Order: sequence, then structure tokens, then C-alpha cells
Amino acid sequence: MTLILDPDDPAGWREAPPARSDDPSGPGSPLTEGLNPQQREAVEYRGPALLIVAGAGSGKTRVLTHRIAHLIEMRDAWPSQILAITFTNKAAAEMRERVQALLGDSASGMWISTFHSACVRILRREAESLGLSSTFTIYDSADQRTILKRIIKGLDADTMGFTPASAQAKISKLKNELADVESHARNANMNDPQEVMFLEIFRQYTRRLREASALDFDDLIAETVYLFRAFPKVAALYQRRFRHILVDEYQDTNHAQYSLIRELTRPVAPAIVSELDEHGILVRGMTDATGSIPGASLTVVGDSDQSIYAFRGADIRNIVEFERDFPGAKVVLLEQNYRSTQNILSAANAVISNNFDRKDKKLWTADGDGEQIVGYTGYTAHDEAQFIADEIESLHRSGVAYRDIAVFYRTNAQTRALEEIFVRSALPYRVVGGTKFYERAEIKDAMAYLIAVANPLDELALRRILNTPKRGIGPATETTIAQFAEQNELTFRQAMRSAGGLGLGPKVTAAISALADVLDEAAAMLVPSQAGIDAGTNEGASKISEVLVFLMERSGLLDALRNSRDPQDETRAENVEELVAQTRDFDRENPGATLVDFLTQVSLVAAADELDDASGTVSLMTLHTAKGLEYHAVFLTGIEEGLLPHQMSASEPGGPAEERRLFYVGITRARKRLYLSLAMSRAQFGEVAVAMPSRYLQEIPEGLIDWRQSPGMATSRGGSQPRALNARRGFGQGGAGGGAWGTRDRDLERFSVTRSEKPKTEWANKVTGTVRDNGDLTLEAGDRIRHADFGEGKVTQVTGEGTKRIAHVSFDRAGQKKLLIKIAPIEKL
DNA sequence: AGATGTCACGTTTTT
DNA sequence: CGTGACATCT
Repeated sequence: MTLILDPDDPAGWREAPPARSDDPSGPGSPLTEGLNPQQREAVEYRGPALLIVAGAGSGKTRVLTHRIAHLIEMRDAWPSQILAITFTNKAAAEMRERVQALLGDSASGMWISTFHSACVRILRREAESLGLSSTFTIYDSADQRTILKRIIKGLDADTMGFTPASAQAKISKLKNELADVESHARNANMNDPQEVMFLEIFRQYTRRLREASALDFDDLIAETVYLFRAFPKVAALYQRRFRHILVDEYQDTNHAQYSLIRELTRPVAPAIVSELDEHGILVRGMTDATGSIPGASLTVVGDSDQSIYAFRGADIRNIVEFERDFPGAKVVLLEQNYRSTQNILSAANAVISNNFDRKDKKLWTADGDGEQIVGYTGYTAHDEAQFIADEIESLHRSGVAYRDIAVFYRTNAQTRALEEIFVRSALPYRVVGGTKFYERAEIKDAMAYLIAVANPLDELALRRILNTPKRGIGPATETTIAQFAEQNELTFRQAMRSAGGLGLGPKVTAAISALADVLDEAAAMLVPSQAGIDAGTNEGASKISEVLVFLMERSGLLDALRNSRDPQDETRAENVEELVAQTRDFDRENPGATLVDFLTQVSLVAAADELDDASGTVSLMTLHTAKGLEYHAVFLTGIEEGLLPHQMSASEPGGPAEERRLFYVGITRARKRLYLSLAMSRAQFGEVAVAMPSRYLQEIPEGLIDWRQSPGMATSRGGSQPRALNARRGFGQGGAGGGAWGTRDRDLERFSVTRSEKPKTEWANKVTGTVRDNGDLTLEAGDRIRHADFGEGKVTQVTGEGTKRIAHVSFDRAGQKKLLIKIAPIEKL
């Protein structure tokens, strides 16, 4: 008979259920069946530290889930002793699902969550130790910016060049390095007024969050580390509980997250063990010969070639130096790819091999070459989008479901052209991320009501709703309340309650009191019944949806939107209704959950989380969001210099290499079909620009790509027959005054001088090495030209300078068009 | 206090 | 282009 400690079992000790008669790791076992030798080793290895270097598509999720199941089935762990950390909630949900499929109910009790969710869970539980309210608010970056804006204004720091964004970035960076105001002050150069000022901003920011009992995203991790370091006993509870810690996407961990893992895997010292023992916490049987509880076993999975979050502080060294960090660590390499065709993998290998200082690693598949990669160069972003829409339709006709198709891009702004064309083509699509819904002003307003109720200390939320809807409480009144609060050492909320003492007019006073009353009443609705309090449950509390409805109606927000004469407010009211519907869903799916649970979930949902696999739509998302996903067909768009690599990355150390990894990540998402596309001109804020093909395209062996229309083809004027791009589908026709560049100037894009000056010799690959270039073709009003699609026409006007010169042309048959002279398929007659 | 209009500005990726 | 900050009017 074996006894195993089950921390979740009240009795602690439990007789281990008899081992399965069929050896779970034996032949024919579902847990190791069909695994290759490396995968199998990764599932079965037992030891303090294991690094699984998992190339893209090498089945790492399968290995992780099977490893977890194997630990349970082999009686090496109880479910409650497992902590699995993933990158997104979506990945966590998928992992939980798959573990459940392997284990059934015994999967419950495991912690499978993101870093942030796990930390919130710990912090809410231990909030008291840190002097926080357990209902602390989680501030998103917009909240941070609002606060920083106020601070910078108050300090006149904008005159020194501080912006909310710059201060936010700096603070975030520091927090990811686990620096706080004091530690940073010690290192700061006090003779530099810039640094002194920043320190003051940082100090005030920290204080404001404290006073509001709020944490920002970075705090969630950092504060948990502080908690563990400052309270070894608290840390010991978690160190003792989690015996097996598994971390996915380890290459994307930053210093704070790395430190968190280190703290969690630390052994519990004998002195603390006995202290725990005295408090009746079960530790017997867990200690080793020295009387300590040994550190948890750590499994990390990652691929340094897929590290794309350096901008967020991710430190590739965490994975590269894992073996040094955890001496005796076992390393398992997974190189066989089960996702993509060899053509796709060859392209990926070729691209990534241009990153130096990496361990050479080559993905391979036993499944054959597959189709060629398809390349396409559009004249404009709209043209590119049209090609994508057409190809998607053709894929769909050939039997590929919309949901198996994804379109990736580098920046969110690129969705615009895609969406316009997709709508026009009646393609069912969905933009993943951009998490627009919760960013809408009216939703943030409604959420602020809920936050104000959940966390009365949150001044930011209170100020937001103070005059929303309009109740005649202006900035002057707001300041009066804030000053009154400060002078009398009250919170903002308390000051609102005693509005009568502010010496304001009767109307304003009544408005403030009314709002305070509404919030108090809503708060009362959330108090559980005595029975609930006794049982430590939420029993008897009103549902979140009820509280929200109460707040929306009593505050007048909903009525204000409904009765407004602004036609957009109708949609806003519907959005608020939609939020109510979402809280109803939440109430239904999470019985017994509190308002704080709901607010937490909303704060932590990531772009990829909302992905609904059942939806029959094409998915549009950024390359970052795409990580960890896979699709039958993938369209990688905007493969241009300035976009991928993004021009912002040029100035950052390691920037171009990271952008290359991003490209690599995109390529390796594709199972069977990969499309690479770009546009010769691209619009960002109405400016005109010629785009060059991305340097990364050069790195793909020529034979792998079937260029339907290559950048080079466009140079051989007259020879090639470009698709009748915008001439179709009514593009640019009708009275809209559209043109080859779409109906708006924004189709004309910025031209990057730095790029154009690059010597052409750098472009080894002839196909993509040349772009259409009309050279110094000069046109002036009155000239007649011929266009590949639109036929002959007369130039009416020329605007713009240099490469951005635009010819306004009146075509004989196609009407008015605007053309970028440098690259348009035209010739002077 | 609030509504309306004008101008300047920024613009990567995300938990 | 879209947003946000500021000024001016009601």
C-alpha cells in the first residue's frame, strides 16, 4: 500500500489508488502511443529539471499534456500538485481540455493558467500581507496612461519631454526587471534632472496605484515575487503545494517571470517546514534527509527561434542558459514536425538560419513536399487584399473551411484594407484581437461602474463615472471633491458621500449624493447572505448581471444613450446591452463567481482567447497573436521593408533578428498552404509611399515560391499581364472618384528613404530583388499616358514630391484616377 | 457646464 | 486617417 499526500484532501493522506493494470507507459498505452522517441522521453523523464526544445509544430502541446497525464497516472503527482503555465488563456484552456480528455475528472484541481491569472489568484488570496484589498483593480495600459497623463501634467514634466507613453514604457521595463522606486532611486543619477523627474513620476504613479488599491499588468508578476521573497512562509505554502511546474513558451519569459519560477521551485527550509508543521499544515512525508521539502520539479518548453516578445522584456537567455541555471537539467530536442509540408519547413529553415548566434536546428517532416508557396505582389494594399479574398474563395470552393484559413499581418492598422475588401467580397471573417469591445468608451464606462462598486478605493473608476452620463459635475467640482478628500483624509468615495459639506450648489450636491447612493446600494446587493458568509461562499449575493442592470438604469447611463440624438449612441446602447448579455453568460457559466472574478477575467482576456474554433469564419490577426496556432492555409501579408521588419525595429538592438523570428513564426503556422503577399505601395495615414519587398523574402530559396505576380514582373512593362486588379468588382468606379490606388489617398503610402538607398546588390534573389520603378519618369498636366488596366488617359494634375509624386489622370474610359508615378503600370505616350 | 469646431499629433507587436 | 487637446460659443 502506498500513501501519497494530497494537499487538497482535508485528511491529507490518502491511499494511492491501485496502479492501472495496464502500464500507462507500456506499449499500446494511449499516453505514449504514437510518440516518437524524443517525445516519449520528454513524457517519461523524471528529475528536477527538464528542458524540452520544441521546434514549431513538433507536438509540444501533445508532449506537455501527455506528460501531465503521465505524472498523474503513474502516481507521481496528485492533480493539485501540478502547476502548468501557458502564455495565453486560450492555450491554457486548450491544455486543460486535452488533459481532461486524457484523464477525465481527475484533471480538476490542477492549476493550468497564464502567469498573470495564476498571480492574480495568489495575490487575491494573499492580498492582506501586501496591504492590498483583495478586490484590487487591475489597470490596463489605457488606465496607466490616464494616470501618467495627470501626473505629468501636474509636474509639468511634458516640458522635459516626458509623455505618458514614454513614462509607461520605462516603468514597465523597470518592473519587468523587478525594480521599484527605491531600488531605481539608488541607481539613478541625481544630477540628471531628467532622471530626477522620472523618479518623481514613478513615485507618484506608484503611490496613486497603492491608494487606489490597484495593480498594473507588470505588478501582477512583480508583486507576487515580492510577496514570496518578503513572506517565506507564504511562499512555502505554494512551494509545498506545487510539486511539478510546467512552463510553456519559456523563451518568452521576462526576468520577473523567471524569478517567479525560481521562487516557486525553491526548496522549503527546515525551519519553515517545522513552522508549517506547527500550524497544522501537512508537511510530513514530504521532507528529505535534511528536513527540507525539495524544490518542485520544473519542466520548461520553448524554442528560442520563436522568441518574439523582447519588447516586453522577454529574455532569451532564460532558455539558452537553462542548463547552467538548473545544473543536471535534462534536455530533449524535438525537431520532427507534424504540422507543415516540407516546402513550408524549408522556407522556414532557410529564413531562420540567417539569424546568427542560434543553435542550428532544422525542422523536417516525413510527409512530403506539398504545394509550392504562393507569392503575390499587389500594387496597393487593396489589390493585395483582393488577391487574398479571391484565393480564399478559391480555397473554399475546393473544400477548405473558412475556419481553417487565417490571414496574418504585422500591425493592426493593416486590417483596414483587408476588412474593406472582405466585406465587399462577402467573406465571413473575424478580426482576432484588437479586443475592441472592451475598449469602447461606453463599455469602459459601464465597467468603471462595476469597478467602483467592487473596489471603492479606485479613484480612477470613480472619476470616470462622476460625470458619465452628464449630471452637471464638471472639472471644477471634481477638483473640489478631490481637495476635500485630501484635506479631511477621506477617500474620494467618502468625500462623495459627504457631498453636503462641500459647499456646492444644491443641484450639483444632489447629483453627487445620488451617484454615491447608487454605488452604495449596488455594493449592498453584492453582500452574501449570512449563510453564505458563514460558508465562505457567495450565496445570497445578487448576480453580476443584476447589479450591472441596476447600475445602468439607476445611473441613467442607458437612458442617456437611448434618448440621445447622436445616432451613434444607439449603437452604444446596444453595446451596453451586449455587455449585460455577457455578464448573464458569465453568471450562468460560473455559478457562485463574484463580481471581482468577472472583472479579473475581463482584464486578463487576451486576443487569442476569444478565438472561437466553431465559428465558420476566416481569422485575421497579428503575427504575435498567431503564435501557438495553426491553420490549413495561411496568408502572410505586408511582407515589406518597413512593415516586416517594422521600421521601428531598426533602431532596436536585435530588432531585425526578432522580426525575422516573427516571420518564421508566421510561416510555421501553415499546415498545407502558405501565401506570401505584399504591396508595392502602402497607406499609413494618408501619406504616399513606395514599399520595397522585405529582405526576408530574399532568404527563401527561389524554387519554393510560385510568384503569381512578383515584384520583378512589374518592371517588365508590356511583357507581363498584371491582373485586372482594381478594374474589377466596381473598384474605383462609380462616382466615388476612386482610382488605381483605391478610393482614398490613404492607399498611397509613405516611402522610406533609408530603404530605397540600399544598394540593390544586396538583393541576391533576382525575382524579388527588383521592384517596378519608372525611374525619373516625369509627367505634367496635359501629358497622355497608357495604363496597363485603365487604357489611355490625360494627366490633369501632378502633386507630391520625389517618389511620392501622384498623377491625377482622366482616363478615356475608366474615369478619374490617382496614380503613384514611380510604380504605376503606366507609360508616357 | 456643455456642445461644437479646429488643429496638431502620433502611429509595433501584448499579458 | 483617427484621436485627443484646446478654444470658443451657447
